[in-house]
Order: sequence, then C-alpha cells, then structure tokens
Amino acid sequence: MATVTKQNIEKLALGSKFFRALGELSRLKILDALLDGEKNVGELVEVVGSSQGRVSNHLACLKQCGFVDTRRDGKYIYYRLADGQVRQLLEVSQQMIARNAERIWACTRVDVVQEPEPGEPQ
Amino acid sequence: MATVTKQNIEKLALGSKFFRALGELSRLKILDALLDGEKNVGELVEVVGSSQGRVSNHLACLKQCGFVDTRRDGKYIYYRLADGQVRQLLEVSQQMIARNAERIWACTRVDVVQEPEPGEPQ
DNA sequence: CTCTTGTATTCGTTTATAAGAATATAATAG
DNA sequence: CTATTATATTCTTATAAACGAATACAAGAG
Repeated sequence: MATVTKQNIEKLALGSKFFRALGELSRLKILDALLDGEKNVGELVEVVGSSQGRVSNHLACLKQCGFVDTRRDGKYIYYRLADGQVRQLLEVSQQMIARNAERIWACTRVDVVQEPEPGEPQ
Repeated sequence: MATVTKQNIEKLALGSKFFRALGELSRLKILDALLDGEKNVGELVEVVGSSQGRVSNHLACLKQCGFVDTRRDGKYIYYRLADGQVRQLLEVSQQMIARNAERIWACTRVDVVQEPEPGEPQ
C-alpha cells in the first residue's frame, strides 16, 4: 500500500532539507575539500572563493545538518567531515552522477527556462 | 593541496543539480512511493497530492537526473527506481537523516527567516 | 586595557524554482 | 473518424534561499 503516513511525511520533509543542504555548489565545494582532511574557515574561504561571511553561513548549514563537525584551536576553527557515512554518501552519489552526467547536465529540472540559441529568430 | 580544478568544479556543479533534484518534498514522496514497486502517473498523483501537471514535471526531473526509468503499457506510463544505487543512496541518507533529525529540523539553513511567535509584540 | 585577526550573524536585494492554470500530445475505445 | 482518458508541456506568478555588505562577537598579541 503506497499510503503516505504522517510520520513518513515528516521524515521526507527532513529529507528534503537534508538534500537541499547538499544541493548548493559552495557547500559541495566545502565537503569536497574536506574529503582530504580538516580545514579552518580561512582555508575554506580560499577554496570556495566567496566572501568569509557567505562561507560561514554555508558552514553553519552543513554543521546543523550533520555533515561536518568542528573543533577550535586558538582563534582558528577547524571543520571536518562528521563521519564515515558522509563520505559514503558522497561516494555513492559521485558514482551515480558520473553515470548520468550527460542527462543531469541536460536536465532542465522542471520549469527552468532554457536559454534559446542567441540570435534565435523570433 | 586543496586546489579546486576545473574538472572538479564541473563535477561538483553536476552534483548540486543532482542533489537539488532530491531536495524537494514532492519528488522525495515519489521516490519513496517507488521503493515498493513501479507505479503509473495517476497513482503517483494520488501519492503526492498535487496536480497532474505538477507531478509530471517532477517525474521528468527525476527521470532526467537518472533516479527513475519508465515503461509504457498502453496508455499508462509506469515509473520505477532506476537501479539499486538509487535505493542505496536513499537508504544511507535515511540513516543520516534519522541520526541528525533534531538538528536538521532546527536547521535554519543559512538565511531562512524563521517565523516569529505569532502575536509577537511589535 | 587596545588592536588585530578569525569567525559568525543580520539585513535588504536579487535570483532561481515550485506552484497553478491552461493547453498540448498520445493512446485507446466506440 | 470523434470522444475520452492518460500524460506532458508551457506560461505567469509567488516564494524560498543565495548573495553582498555591513556589523558583531571571540581570541590572542602587544
């Protein structure tokens, strides 16, 4: 029976938050960078290439959603992947992404307006 | 070295699309429903509880990104999970979500405006 | 203490995308 | 053929969330 229970809905709602946390380039850059070891905020700002404030927001997001953990060392704060499951999740995803790269690339994702050929006649 | 190569960026950009496809409640409902077998569009419309057109858009998105496949049977089109990796991905995620439920729930995800107590003075 | 460096938070604006409604296409039945 | 049912596409509008800029907080250095 495909009935969607209330419990299920809540679980799925959490899931959508969880995945939206992953569905953002800056945050993926951060996680990717952390795959080879912890880094402090300044280093991550370099990696991501946007402002410190922006990166800090993304880090807060990743931390709240359980993807990363932190430790303070003096005035630096170091971020690292929370655990092995994060790594596993990223790896499984990478495989799927690699296999479907073309289609994902072409995916207009629902209603996204695709830019017409420049100079399209009417 | 945490240098982010161009290749890497592209890979990550694909990843963000991939995860955004998952980061939407209706689409998660669909995938969840498909965990116990294929369903046609009409059935999925029931499950999701929004308009047929809307659901059809979501299905297109899931298909393009490689989460589901289809087969036609007469005038019905049946959707199913694309393969075992989708299942695996959903399962690993569910575990992480369960473990971090509280924090995800509390996650204001960057700048989300949290609704103030109704009747907030001023 | 003050100054500097590292990190976090807040606010207004812009942008991406989900929703609603209408319409188009596909397939079968009669 | 026409009518009906199933599914897909398109357009406009509304909304969520990313951004930039400014500011606040924290921890050491002098």
